[in-house]
Amino acid sequence: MIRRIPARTQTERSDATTARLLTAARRLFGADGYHATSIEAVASAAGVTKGAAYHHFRGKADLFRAVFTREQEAIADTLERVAAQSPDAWAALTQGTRTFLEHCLDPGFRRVVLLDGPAVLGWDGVREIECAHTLRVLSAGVRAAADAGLLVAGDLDARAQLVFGALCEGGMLLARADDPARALVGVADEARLLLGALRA
Amino acid sequence: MIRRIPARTQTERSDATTARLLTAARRLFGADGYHATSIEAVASAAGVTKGAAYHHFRGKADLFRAVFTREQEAIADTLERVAAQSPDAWAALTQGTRTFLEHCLDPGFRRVVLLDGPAVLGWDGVREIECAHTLRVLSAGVRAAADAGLLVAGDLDARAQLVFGALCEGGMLLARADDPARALVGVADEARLLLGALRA
DNA sequence: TTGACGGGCATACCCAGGGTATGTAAGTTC
DNA sequence: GAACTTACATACCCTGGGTATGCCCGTCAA
Repeated sequence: MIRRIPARTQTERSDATTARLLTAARRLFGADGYHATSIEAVASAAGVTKGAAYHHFRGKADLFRAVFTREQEAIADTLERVAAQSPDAWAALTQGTRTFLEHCLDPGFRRVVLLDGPAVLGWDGVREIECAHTLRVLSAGVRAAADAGLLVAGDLDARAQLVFGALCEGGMLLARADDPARALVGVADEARLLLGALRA
Repeated sequence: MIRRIPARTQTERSDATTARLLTAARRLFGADGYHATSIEAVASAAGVTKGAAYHHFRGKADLFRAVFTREQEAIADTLERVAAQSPDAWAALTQGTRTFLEHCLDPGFRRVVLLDGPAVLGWDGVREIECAHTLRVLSAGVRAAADAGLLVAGDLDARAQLVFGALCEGGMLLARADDPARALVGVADEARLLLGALRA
């Protein structure tokens, strides 16, 4: 009834199934939200059964955590590349905020990372993962700017966190707009204004 | 088995039951979160059965919405009082942020409003309610400051929203601290710094 | 006062869905 | 190639959201 995934070695089979589950989960969680997505639906979309899902993940929340982590890895990776291409620490910050806001145009990203993430994983759970990815890049950017003497003194970690909160809210905000692409410019302007507060 | 609520008139009975349900729901949602709280547990804590809960509320999400709205009313009320007592528009903003952060020290408030709210009601649902309460007060404060010529030009609504996002994140942040009362000062300082960005 | 009506609530039930126990085929190791 | 492990499928349990129904008691008209 279920088409078996062809693979010679076991690790190949395992990896392939895990990948398919993650892909399906990201699609369904992103489209319908955590609550409205059942494990069985994910498994079915991945071409396997619940048993397979529970073999690779401890439960629904664990599967979600994996999807969430992947999203974090992706955005952090993008941001790091943007920062590397920026001429200076300040440009890295401003361009990074714009890149993050653009990323928020993806409804799946918003749903998984901004809406369901905190409720499912708890704030500490989300923060732990974010600290290793998005927040790490942002903090590094803030610290680099501070080292360059561009920022006023203060609690840099708290500062990065507050800015991050503002950005997430901005991401949700522009998604609601009739013309998100145009709203992005306005929100990015306001965000840049806020960042300007931190300049020495 | 279930103690009946003594009340002569029907509206009295109805109001009393609704109030008890809301109180119990706020306690349980706040302590255990939306998902881990069952309707039956809420009803039981209120001294009634599921039937009563479903008589007064359309479902679990509707009950949660009522709790969420009450929280919004409470905080907006407090903020409005603080603003009224402030000598000028700028003091109202800075003192308001501090009051909001203090409010975030309540775990139930954080859980209901900041963590579960968006996931259960959706961002639009949350925003709709917030626009009528907390965000209304904040926007009014920002607009008052703008009218007084204290702020640089820009999209004031987007600005208020971004600041709000930063504050919510700050509220979660200081709750994690070993000494929240002391962390509050630091976060409030950073928030004030961000607000400073908006001064003309 | 009384009888019909409706609101307030309890009880009993349905069923979707998260989680578990167990069976089985295929890969792995000695 | 036999013992063992891994990667699943199948069958099942049970919590919990939601609904259908019936009873009790205010309410209101005659």
